[in-house]
Amino acid sequence: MTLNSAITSGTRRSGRARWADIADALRARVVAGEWKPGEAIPAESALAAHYAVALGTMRAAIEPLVTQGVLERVHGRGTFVREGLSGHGLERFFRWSGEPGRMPDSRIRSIRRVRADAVVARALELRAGSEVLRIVRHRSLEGQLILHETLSLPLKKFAVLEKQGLASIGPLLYPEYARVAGVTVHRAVDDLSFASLGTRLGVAFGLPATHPAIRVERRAFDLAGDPVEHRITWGDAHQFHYRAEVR
Amino acid sequence: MTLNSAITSGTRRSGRARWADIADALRARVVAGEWKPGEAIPAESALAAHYAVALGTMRAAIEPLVTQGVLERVHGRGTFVREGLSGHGLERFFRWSGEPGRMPDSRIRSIRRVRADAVVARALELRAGSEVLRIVRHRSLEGQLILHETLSLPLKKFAVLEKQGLASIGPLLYPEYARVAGVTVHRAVDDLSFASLGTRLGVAFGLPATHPAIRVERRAFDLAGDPVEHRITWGDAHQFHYRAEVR
DNA sequence: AAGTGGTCTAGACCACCGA
DNA sequence: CGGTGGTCTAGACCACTTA
Repeated sequence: MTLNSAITSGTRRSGRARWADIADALRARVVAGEWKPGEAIPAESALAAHYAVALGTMRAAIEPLVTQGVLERVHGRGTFVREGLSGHGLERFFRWSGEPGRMPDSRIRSIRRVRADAVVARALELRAGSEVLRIVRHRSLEGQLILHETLSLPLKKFAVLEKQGLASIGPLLYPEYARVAGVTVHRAVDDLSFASLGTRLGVAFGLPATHPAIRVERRAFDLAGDPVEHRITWGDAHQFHYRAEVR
Repeated sequence: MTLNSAITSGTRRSGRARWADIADALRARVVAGEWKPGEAIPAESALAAHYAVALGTMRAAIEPLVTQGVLERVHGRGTFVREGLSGHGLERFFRWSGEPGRMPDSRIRSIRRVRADAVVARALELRAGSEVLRIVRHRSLEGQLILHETLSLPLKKFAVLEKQGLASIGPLLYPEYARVAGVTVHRAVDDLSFASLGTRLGVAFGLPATHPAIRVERRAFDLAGDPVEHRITWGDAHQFHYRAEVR
């Protein structure tokens, strides 16, 4: 071994890069709640000293977490734990006749406790028959139903929501999850498909049962990667629009 | 100014970071065709010497081009200009009854020269009435039409394709563009919406004119950012499926 | 063995923010 | 002003690929 190798240069014990190990450690600390969403983590220099690495290595460790949306750098202020999903509501799959900026209003139709069917149990990683909180929600524009949503939430994390009055729940659900239940939604997967509304939903929309519809099935996850929401959203297929960019 | 400042440390004349300027310069050289797709660019050390910066700075300049998909790093071999779009065909929006791995076969129905309508002219940034190459293509599985495609290509870049026989065009178009016309597709934007097939397409699919369909309108761009293809693809809505991930 | 990209260091200065 | 992230340097060693 050369004279300087252990002093000046990186010496990797394992096959893993040091920055990758530190990135994992940081992620774990965020997941463990050591720093809450919205809070700043220690300065890069402090972290570098703590992990006994150079600044550049520390920055390399932070970078993937920024890319993954866990952390957010703000020049001159600090590095912060992100608050959660932003601006990716299911409205983005649909366009309304009016101005694109208009957001539909939200009305909770019911909140009740039900036993999860096989699909929901699988999505939420629960045993079939476990109890979940079932929320039905209508989103409308000028009195016309636009989106029909059926949500299932694991009772374990959302028990407090059941006791909460319906009126006190705001139009944006995820901030509400954070405020009331302390759950941060960090990632979601949407599966889109096509079907007819069917009789039940047809009545709700005031459209024929044969009317074409787009169905969006969403699974949402928290920072730890645990599923925290299953949601099925229906909307008029004629108002469907989505832009996908590929590279 | 401190003694060492101009020697050891970065001195930025403009407000722009040096790595950003070099990134732009590299991109321009790729676009200009100095290194062709599939070829390697000079080694990081050589480029660093050429631009008179440290290795770290040179790597920082290369990074965004890798992220944008212009370049591709291969450890131990070099840094290469990417060949183009890979594995993002429009089939990804649909699922067939059989195994998911099955690719539909491709048949060119017609290639002819037409005048661009307003939509196509706008998409390809041509004057309305300019001539384009119009290709109609069927993609089928077991004799059943699955996707109906109407492509419009700017004649200026694709004139050679017109003289080419229909039989010699392979199932994957983009490699064919590169081989025959020297056009590399680097980025594409897909706009999805819903509509009925209509009489003309209904006949092609062997379905009623009222049958629900998903319509995908694609604009494809080359490395320089110029539009090189406009494509409208139709498929059975019942076979539509798409997964979108949000973070 | 030679050449390439990947990791890491120690230290300097720059740009931005808030008290 | 002091603290934060952002840029940059010069140089060493590590890991992978090819010949």
